[in-house]
Amino acid sequence: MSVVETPRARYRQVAEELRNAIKRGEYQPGEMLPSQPELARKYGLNQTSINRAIALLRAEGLVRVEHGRGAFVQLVPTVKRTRRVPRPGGNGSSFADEMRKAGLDPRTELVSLRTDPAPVGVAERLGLDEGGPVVVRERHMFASERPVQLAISYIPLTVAGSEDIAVPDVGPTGLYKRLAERGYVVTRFVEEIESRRAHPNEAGFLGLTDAQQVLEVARVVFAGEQPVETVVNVFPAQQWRLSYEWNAEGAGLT
Amino acid sequence: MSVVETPRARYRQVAEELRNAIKRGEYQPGEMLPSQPELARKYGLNQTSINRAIALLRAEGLVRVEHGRGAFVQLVPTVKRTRRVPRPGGNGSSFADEMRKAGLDPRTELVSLRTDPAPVGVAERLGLDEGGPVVVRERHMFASERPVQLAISYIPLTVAGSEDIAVPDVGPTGLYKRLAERGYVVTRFVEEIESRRAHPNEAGFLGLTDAQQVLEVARVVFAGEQPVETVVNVFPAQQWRLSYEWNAEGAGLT
DNA sequence: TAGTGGTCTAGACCACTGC
DNA sequence: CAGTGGTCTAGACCACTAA
Repeated sequence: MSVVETPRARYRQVAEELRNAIKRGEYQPGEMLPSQPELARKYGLNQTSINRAIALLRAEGLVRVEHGRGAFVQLVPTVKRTRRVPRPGGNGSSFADEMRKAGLDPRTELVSLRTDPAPVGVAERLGLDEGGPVVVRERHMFASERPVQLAISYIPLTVAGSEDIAVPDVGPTGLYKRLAERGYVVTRFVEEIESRRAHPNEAGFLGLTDAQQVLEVARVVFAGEQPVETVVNVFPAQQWRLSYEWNAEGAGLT
Repeated sequence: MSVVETPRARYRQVAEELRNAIKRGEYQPGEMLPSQPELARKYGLNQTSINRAIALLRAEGLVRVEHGRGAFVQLVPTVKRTRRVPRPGGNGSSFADEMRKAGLDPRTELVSLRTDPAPVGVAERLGLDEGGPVVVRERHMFASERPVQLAISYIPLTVAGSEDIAVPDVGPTGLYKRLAERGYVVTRFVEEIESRRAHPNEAGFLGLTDAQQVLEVARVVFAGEQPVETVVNVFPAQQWRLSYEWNAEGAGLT
């Protein structure tokens, strides 16, 4: 009934040793691990077993493998994302601000801006009929030129008026100001966090194996009872820490 | 440079087919998959390859393998955990309440109540010197007798006075009331969410492979500037959705 | 005991990279 | 081209479960 893996398996031991060597700094970030045949010789194992060991490290995000080149120690800068309620001073928590605070150089790339029929989940969150028109804004985010985040925003066309609501590219504050001008004053946020495997296209952009996990944060923005926007953010799970802060008001928690 | 796995590998295809069969309900939750030799025959593959395919499904949490018995389709009831700010009415979001709302039968088991020196991370969050005495309360949570969550609470002994602060076993509301009686009125919460591999002991209790991910939610509870409690919650990542809600106050987000 | 899953080998072949 | 990683086989042996 015990589901815990006995760590006696040789390939697990190898993974363990490599893991420790990396943590001790014997292999530096960016550096290449010894090749699989070489490790096989060193540990007296078959290449197949070595391959298995390295698969573990890949799934953990500790190592990044480039086919035909080698296995490289992954630099894993943990990034933090904070939501404060109420906000201490104005719009303190945009992506760009947080990256700069962490000493990283932020860049956002607008991948696509279009009007599309709403996919199922989105329609549901926005209270639309499936296929109802939504303005879709898709962005890729980089920190010091490393891809770190992916965001897709959906706004019902009836709320947005037109795609121009997001042109020229605006930060969220700008967007919500424009929504307010159209009579939709933002009053409430809901964020749902989910952990799942990366989709192939996400894995491609974020440089992950499809065995790796991402955090999906789906936010719905309300103006009164009316959902006016939903944003799906996708983060490599190993590289982020999400943080929420709020004040007590007769609180009780578990 | 493409890091996306080509899905041509036979073992990936097998995993894909089994995944679909499970989603179509061809294999029901709790049911056993065909044995590995049998699948090997069916797909014209070696058992080794089948084993690899099933390893993928394990890591996804879709299948639970019991050594010597077989591979069983895992029931994955997604559970939701919500934090509302401000709370709509009193203490609406305890573990027990949320489980009942989801139609599940909650049970909490007090595993251990003791006074210990504070571990590094805990001391840091509580603003203590490492090793400073803390009251440790460790709980296991079940939903309809399935282990679903794990919680360890740490309170500085100077704040708690004694272990009795948590005896008889109290819900959080009760705990915070007792803290208030001791002059610590809770005013602020911070929660940090992190995704990581399960530790062996966690994997044991939660019934996971150590390849599977958990969500760790570390909460710090403040009375003014004084941290009075920190709680570490651990959830099987695949089985939970975390949710946060708050009101806008001149908001701006990314 | 027979049936289940987990590991390992020795060797093969393929795919990709970079010279 | 040589060197890298990825997949697959045929067969072996081990560990665990249930009868």
